[in-house]
Amino acid sequence: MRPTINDVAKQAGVSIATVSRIINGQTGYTAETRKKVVNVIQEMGYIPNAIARGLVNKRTKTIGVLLPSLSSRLSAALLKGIESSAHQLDYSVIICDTESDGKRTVEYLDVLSEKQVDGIIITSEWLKDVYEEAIEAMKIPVVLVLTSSLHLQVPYIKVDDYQASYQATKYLIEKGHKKIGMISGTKKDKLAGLPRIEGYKQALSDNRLSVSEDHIAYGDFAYKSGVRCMEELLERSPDITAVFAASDEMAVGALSCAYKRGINVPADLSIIGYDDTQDAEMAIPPLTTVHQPIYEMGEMAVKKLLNIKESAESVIMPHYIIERDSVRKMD
Amino acid sequence: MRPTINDVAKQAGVSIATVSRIINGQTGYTAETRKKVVNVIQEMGYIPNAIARGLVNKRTKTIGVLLPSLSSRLSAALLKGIESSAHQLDYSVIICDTESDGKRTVEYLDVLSEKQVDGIIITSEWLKDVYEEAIEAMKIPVVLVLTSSLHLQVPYIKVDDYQASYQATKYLIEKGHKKIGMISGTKKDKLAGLPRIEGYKQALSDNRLSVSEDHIAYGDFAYKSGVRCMEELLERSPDITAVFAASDEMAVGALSCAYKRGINVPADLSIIGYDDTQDAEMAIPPLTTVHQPIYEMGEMAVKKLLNIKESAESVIMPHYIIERDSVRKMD
DNA sequence: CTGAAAGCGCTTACAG
DNA sequence: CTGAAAGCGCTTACAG
Repeated sequence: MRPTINDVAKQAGVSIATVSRIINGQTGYTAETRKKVVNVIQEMGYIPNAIARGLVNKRTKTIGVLLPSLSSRLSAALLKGIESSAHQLDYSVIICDTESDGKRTVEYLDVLSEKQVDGIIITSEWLKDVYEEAIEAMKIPVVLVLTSSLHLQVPYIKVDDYQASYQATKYLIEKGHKKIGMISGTKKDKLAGLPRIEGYKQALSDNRLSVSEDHIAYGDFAYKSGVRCMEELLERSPDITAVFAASDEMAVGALSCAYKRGINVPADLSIIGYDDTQDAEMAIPPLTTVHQPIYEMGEMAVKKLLNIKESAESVIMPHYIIERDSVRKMD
Repeated sequence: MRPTINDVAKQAGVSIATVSRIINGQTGYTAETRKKVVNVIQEMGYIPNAIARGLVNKRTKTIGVLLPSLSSRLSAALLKGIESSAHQLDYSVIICDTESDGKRTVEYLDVLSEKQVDGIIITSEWLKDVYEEAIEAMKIPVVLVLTSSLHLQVPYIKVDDYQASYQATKYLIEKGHKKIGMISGTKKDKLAGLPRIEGYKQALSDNRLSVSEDHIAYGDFAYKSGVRCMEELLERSPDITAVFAASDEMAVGALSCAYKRGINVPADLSIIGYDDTQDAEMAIPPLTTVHQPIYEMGEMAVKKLLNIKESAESVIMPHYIIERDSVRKMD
């Protein structure tokens, strides 16, 4: 058995109240008793029980994070920002891989609630009505990252997807491209999906380029859907000279598809991605993409959740295009 | 305030003992009282407090995972396997990004200990003596993944790195390559580093090929070090026709370096990786690599940790070479 | 079948 | 400066 506060109190010949004060750095003891107690703690290898503490303090110093997919680099970068910031503030993080599954999401919300987490970060997931109810019922602070909520009064941290997408498309137009395809996320996703499509379309029509559904293929943000979408696009509209992909992973999928077919990027086809994860840096050729400050958003999410410094208001983070080698200027 | 077991007991007109029995599915109550209590629970939206439970049960239903780097695909895949398996068994997982830093590692070990986790999984990190002491002192079940320990009597789950590396090198030899370079992890890593170098050297000398330190470059398993190492190799030994990289990320780095220099893979240079993460699949060209069953190792780690089914013994997992398009047969 | 009570390991007024 | 005691929200013998 691990020693408890009782054991050290007994051993040191003081009360547990005194031990408690000492380990919590409060006042109310002589240097001498402090020394005595600290020694006993060392000797016995006493470690306070955070569970017991949590019960009385009503704070567990842990937060939960809901992610739609643990394995993407987007999630990983976000998670790294969250974990780093949490650790710095002395919080632990419990991860929940929802796999974009409704049932799992609700299960996790319950578990986190039972485990009395001090807050929950929900990432990149379009919130269904069911979750929204569950979230309201929990009465636990929540912040959203890479997503937002229509009904819920909850702070979110994200980029302006519409604007970012508009600019990515405009970038291609300025490079002289006129037939521009888009590899989109799913239409149903009203947050990461729809606005990016709208931004793309608007940029096109603002520049008097024709908007055609034939130029849009619908994926799910993951690699495989990227290669499939590129194939569809090539089939339906072989005349396109550039493609805007709504995620780096899909952009890399497009790259793979092009490579397989002997299409040279950027000579024959230009591709711009979205996210600026490490996938973009590692791609061949290195991918020009829309940078989202993902790691920073993760950090900010926990600060906001724990009310450190920042206000409880939502924030739109800055984005920008980072130029690498996957887009060519047309002559 | 959230309702407690006291509130529902009062409301239902029974004792908290009865409520406890009912929510824990024990016996000792009539169907009628059960119904009454369940109704009250529904009405009040009562959720049991896992912290209070943990205090009395001495089980928190949560495990901790130490990772050297949250952002690699290797960690992500492992984590996904761990999380999936844990969730299935009704456990939560706390993540700890050690960043390969000793101080952080010790901090995390302390925190996990305080939070009374039921077990700890330590991944891909060469264990220093300090940690080993800390681990022994904790008296919490531990299992190692992708690593092992010289002193500690703790089960581990990994591949035979020496063998795998030997076979990867042999594979290149069988394809007709005679000048084979290696991009290694750090020499200091006695587990993921050294054995892979040894396997490579042994395969070479078993096939009467010369072993030269000039043919080895030392990275740190990450992408950037892969490109740097490839550059070094090209400089030192421009005559090599094939490279074995000790991680997929470094292999992709090598690919990038080759691309930048106009060296065609596999026509001019063959590359084989290690891990078989999604990086290998997404690479251009798709990367031939040594497959480690990473996700499965994650799953197995939690089962072993929680003593479900498997024994407490270490296990060497099978590996194999998965052929894609980055290695050419020499004529 | 059911409840009173002790106890899990802490923190925190309160009293001295 | 220090300690006895209550209480956090549960579970679990024990008694009836």
